[in-house]
Amino acid sequence: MKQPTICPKFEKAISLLSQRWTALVIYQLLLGPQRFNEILSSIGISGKVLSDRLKELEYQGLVKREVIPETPVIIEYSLTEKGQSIEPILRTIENWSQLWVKEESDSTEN
Amino acid sequence: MKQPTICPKFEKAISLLSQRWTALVIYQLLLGPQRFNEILSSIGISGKVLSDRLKELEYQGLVKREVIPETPVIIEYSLTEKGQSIEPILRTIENWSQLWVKEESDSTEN
DNA sequence: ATACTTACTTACATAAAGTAACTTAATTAG
DNA sequence: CTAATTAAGTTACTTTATGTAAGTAAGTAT
Repeated sequence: MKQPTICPKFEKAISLLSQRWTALVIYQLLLGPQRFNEILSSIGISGKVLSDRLKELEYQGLVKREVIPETPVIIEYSLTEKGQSIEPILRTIENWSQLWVKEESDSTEN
Repeated sequence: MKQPTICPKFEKAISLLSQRWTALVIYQLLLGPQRFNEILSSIGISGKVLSDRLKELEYQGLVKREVIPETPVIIEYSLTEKGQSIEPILRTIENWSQLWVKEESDSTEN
């Protein structure tokens, strides 16, 4: 019964990053500020969930939502400093994936 | 319409790691080989999902399930080399969490 | 006036996760 | 010997998360 107990900060980080789509949304925003529909069509997420994720990420301070008063108005999402700070994590995953992930063969062989 | 298209290996890695509990199970196994109930009680996962995750991780080649024929039999889960190779990812997250995650205050203040 | 675009929201359907009880085999307690 | 306990799961059922598709409001284009 002497579990070392997992660090709550680490757990919080994990639960954020292991929500479906969160990492990909951030990854996409690393390419630069983007609008709702751009993110939507760049990854396979649904509008409903993207909307949820962006709100959550904004709430967590990783993403900034900016209303640009051109006509018509443009709504732009971008990473905050905290959001940018996720980059090394994603690069490490990217790296790992190149070394260890086999590409799915989508031929009919089974 | 010229989405650069996300690398399928990276996407596969993300979809593996962003499954709930997967990262924590691996993190726990970094401490050494463990039995089902040890993992179960070290993180807040349910038996059903742990069972699913271990099967998936075994299938993906990250975890090895070993039946040790003592009496009574012991079933031990451990990381393969591929499983171990996830460590840098988790360390990067750990690091990030120390720098950027605020501990939840669980006092009654709101 | 009609149709289209952007940035969403809503209602409903399906999939994933949580809960708790149950199983099987073996072990120990009384 | 019988009852209770442990390990490693599984099963049935509930709740939560995600997906799908249609709808909305404001503005633009034709």
